[in-house]
Amino acid sequence: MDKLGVKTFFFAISDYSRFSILAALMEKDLSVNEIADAVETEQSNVSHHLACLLNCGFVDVRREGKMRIYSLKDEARPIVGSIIKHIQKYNSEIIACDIANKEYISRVIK
Amino acid sequence: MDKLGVKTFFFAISDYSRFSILAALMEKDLSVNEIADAVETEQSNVSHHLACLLNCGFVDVRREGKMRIYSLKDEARPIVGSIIKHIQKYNSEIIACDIANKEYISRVIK
DNA sequence: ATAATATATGAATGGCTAATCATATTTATA
DNA sequence: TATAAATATGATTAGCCATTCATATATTAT
Repeated sequence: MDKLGVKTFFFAISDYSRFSILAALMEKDLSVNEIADAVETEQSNVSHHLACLLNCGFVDVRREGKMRIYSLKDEARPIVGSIIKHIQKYNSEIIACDIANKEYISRVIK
Repeated sequence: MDKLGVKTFFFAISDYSRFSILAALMEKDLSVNEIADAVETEQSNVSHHLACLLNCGFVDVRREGKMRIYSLKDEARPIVGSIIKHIQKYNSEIIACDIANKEYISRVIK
């Protein structure tokens, strides 16, 4: 397994904001501000994330008037789809992980 | 989409060491020290990761003599498998992301 | 050409957490 | 039961990076 590939893949997709952007783009193409609304964060932050997702080959851009419209790449669709499907299916099991939610935190925070 | 579910899922699976552990367990069940060898990190670190993966429902344990043998849960198999498959297939595109590899770093580090 | 809208970029910071070191616990064997 | 082997747990630290604020650039309309 290629370490750089694995790390880069997860770097790009595993941030909640970035994954939410991809999930939002599963539905339809969106402008930056539409994404900011959908994901409930600042425009500036969305732009930073989009630059990453663009570089990582997850999305495409086109211009429409004064807006830049982002779309999910076809190759990214199955990944995002399958992950969403899995999380929906195993949500309760996943949530039951108290390390990610409490233990680790409390171990660190004390 | 459930925010906690998404975050927890990625928290658990997106760390390189933890994902490597899951990948190693795709092949065969392993003891803690065998995992440490396979993943090339310290035993203590592996134990920390295993505690997380166990809590998150990715792996099971059983005792054999003085060793604890970890195995990949059946439900986790398709996820790990599909992600490995994807990374192998799109490795070059993913690696081409210069944000994850250089730009972001240089932006931050200056 | 100027103003307004949309988006991108730069710099700084604080929180999160993987790795490490040290130590405790558990099990097996002599 | 004392020792060794295997694993787990605790505490600390240093680095990564998402977010924020401030500002720059680009496009359209007046």
